[in-house]
Amino acid sequence: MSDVETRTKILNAAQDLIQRWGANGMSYQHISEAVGIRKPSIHHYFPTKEDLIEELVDRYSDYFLKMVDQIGESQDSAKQKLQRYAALFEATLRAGSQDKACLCGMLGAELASLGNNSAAKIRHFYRENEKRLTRILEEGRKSREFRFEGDSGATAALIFSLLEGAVLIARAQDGVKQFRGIAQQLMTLLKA
Amino acid sequence: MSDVETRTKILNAAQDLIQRWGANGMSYQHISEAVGIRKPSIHHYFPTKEDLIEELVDRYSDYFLKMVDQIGESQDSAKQKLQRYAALFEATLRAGSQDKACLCGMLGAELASLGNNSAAKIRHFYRENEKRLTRILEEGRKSREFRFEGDSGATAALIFSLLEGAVLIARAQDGVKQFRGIAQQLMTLLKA
DNA sequence: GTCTATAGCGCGATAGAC
DNA sequence: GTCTATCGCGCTATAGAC
Repeated sequence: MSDVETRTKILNAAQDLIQRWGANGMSYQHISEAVGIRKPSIHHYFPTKEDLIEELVDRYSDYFLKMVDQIGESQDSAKQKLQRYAALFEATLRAGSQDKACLCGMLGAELASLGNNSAAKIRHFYRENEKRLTRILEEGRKSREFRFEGDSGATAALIFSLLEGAVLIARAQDGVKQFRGIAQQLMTLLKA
Repeated sequence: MSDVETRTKILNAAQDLIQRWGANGMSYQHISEAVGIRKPSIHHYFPTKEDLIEELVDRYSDYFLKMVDQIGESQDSAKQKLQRYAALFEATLRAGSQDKACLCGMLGAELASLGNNSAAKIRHFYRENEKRLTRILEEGRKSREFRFEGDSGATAALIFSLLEGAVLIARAQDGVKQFRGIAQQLMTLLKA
């Protein structure tokens, strides 16, 4: 097997484990079992657990923000853009057979036990999401698709916290069904 | 020291640790250092970690829901009630010197690694909060303090996920300041 | 009720053969 | 690049003296 394939398999397994169990609930042993490789071989690719988490956050952040950019640059209406943005979180929730949280939402909860580099990358993810959401909101306000009072930046922060929270809380209750109800109600509150 | 005092000190220390580090980041060793008691003495009060977490969730849930009930039964307007409800989360965030998450929000993220009893108690906490929020929202709608379309239950679920998420996310960014901005924007969206 | 001592395990990480 | 073997630590939990 090529380096790249094994590396990717390790990253995939680690991400899945963190999204379900958290970083402190994920171990090299668990990855080893999921990938079918011995524990020390993982250290060949990722010397320390912190190395692994940093690269995971980078990969996740790049991918997610790229999807958000695709939405932002599309010809969709602002309302459609926001719906597609919420759908990114819904897709995370129901990826695979088990409910998964957003990688950066989960790691945000465990932020205190992470290294400084990972923490900075997670903050970057939050900031960039809020920036892009702000743009969508302002566009929708201008086109009169959204009708809300107050600061669009604060509303973006609200929506981001809402979606991250909804994914975490929905896993304990009715899962995707509950998430959809909340996302729909969000659109209603924005008068979309 | 009386049994009750030591017991309470252990519970307080454990709660503080979980709210900052998560359940998987909290250990009997850490509690031991915070309380000034040896590790095995903690097992005298709480034989297993699962026992400890169960009692913690019970205590937290009882206390928090009692506060919510006080708000619900008060003579305040619905708008004031919702503001006071959000302030409960804000108070959690800035309790002590370090930013703390809601105990049940943090444990919700780690739900997969908890025992069934604890998980059930956490779900109960979520459900009861949403119930009480629904009542406040319906009251405010009737009095025309709130003006929103759609289901009040879905809006309650939205607000609860929002506040839980906001507490978790705010810890990584601007803390209380950010939380306040979001809470204020929520009131605006409800036209309160 | 609190202690010392320790069992037994899983963890992250390293050494070194192949 | 992957393996076996192993180190050293922190964890939950128990035994038993005081």
